[in-house]
Amino acid sequence: MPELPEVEQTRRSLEPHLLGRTIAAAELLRRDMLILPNDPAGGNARHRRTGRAARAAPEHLLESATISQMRRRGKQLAIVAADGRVLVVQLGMSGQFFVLPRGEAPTATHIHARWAIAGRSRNPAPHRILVFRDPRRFGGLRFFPTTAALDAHWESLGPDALSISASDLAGALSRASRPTKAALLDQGLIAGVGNIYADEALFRSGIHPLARASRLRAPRIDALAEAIRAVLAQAVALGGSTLRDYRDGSMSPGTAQTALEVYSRSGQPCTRCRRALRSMTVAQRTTTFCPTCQVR
DNA sequence: CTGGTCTCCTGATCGC
DNA sequence: TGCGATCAGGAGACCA
Repeated sequence: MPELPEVEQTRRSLEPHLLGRTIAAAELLRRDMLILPNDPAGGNARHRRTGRAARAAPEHLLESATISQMRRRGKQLAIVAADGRVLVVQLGMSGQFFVLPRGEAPTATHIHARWAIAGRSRNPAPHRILVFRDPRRFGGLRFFPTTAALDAHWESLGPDALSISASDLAGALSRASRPTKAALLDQGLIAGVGNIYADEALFRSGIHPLARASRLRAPRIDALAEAIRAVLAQAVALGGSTLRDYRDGSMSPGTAQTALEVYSRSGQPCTRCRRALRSMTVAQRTTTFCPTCQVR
C-alpha cells in the first residue's frame, strides 16, 4: 500500500529513534519474511513457503549493529549499519514499520520481526521496540552484507521518482510501448510510483492512462515529470496518504489523501471540468481518470 | 527483451 | 447476524 511518500515519511519519522543507536537484540518471528543473498527462494513467496529459505541468524537482522543511515530508493527502505551490513524493508501492500511508545510491548497481530533498540551509551537499557508487521505478507526483509551489495541490488531500480528529471523520464518511457500508466508502475523504469500517485500524476499532466509511453512527445514528458515530482513532494509534505492502514514510524497517520484529485473518486466530478471521472483496469490495477481532461 | 496474466495473503465492506 | 463475493496502496513468476 505504501508508495514513495509513505516510505519516505516512515524513513524520516524513524530516523530520530534509530540513528546512532545500537540494536541490542533482534528476533525473526516468521522465517520466510527474510531473504538472504543467494537464497534459492529468490524472493518468490511460493518458494519461500516451501521452507527452503536459507537459515536466518540474528546477525542478518543487524543484531549488535549501530545504525548509521536510513536510506530510501523508490519504495524500498534500507537500514545501513556502521559495519556495512544492510537490511532492506519492503512494505508491500499492508506493511508497517514503526517504534512502539516508550515502555510498551508489541501487541498487534502479524508481527514478523522485532528489534530491541538500545538507549544512548550513558543509559544503554533498552530504549524502544522496533516492529515490522505485514498482515498480507506481500512485503518482506532482505539482508545484504555490504553497502556495495545494496547498491548492486538497487541498480535494478529506475531513478527515484521524487527527483526524476524530464530527460531521465524520457529515457525510461522510450523503452516502453505499454500504456503510460503501466510504465509508471514498473519499478525498473521509475522507482516509487504506485497506483495512487500514478493516477494523480497522469491527471495533473493531462495524459490519458492508455497513451503509449514511447509515443509521448517531449513537452508532455516534461509535464509528466513535473507532475510526478509535485504530486510526490506534496504527499511527502502531508505525511503520506492514510487510506486505511498506513501509519508512519511513530504510528501517526498522514493527511495526503485529502489532496487526491482522482484516486478512488470514480463517478465524482473532475476538479477541473466537473464532468464525471471514470475508471477502468490498466495493468491489473483500478485506474481513475478524466476522459475530458486527459488525452491520448 | 517485452508485455500480459496469474498468484501470493488477510481483512474490510457490501449485497443478500 | 451471517455469509459469500469483491476489492485493496505491490511485485515476482511464468508464458507467449
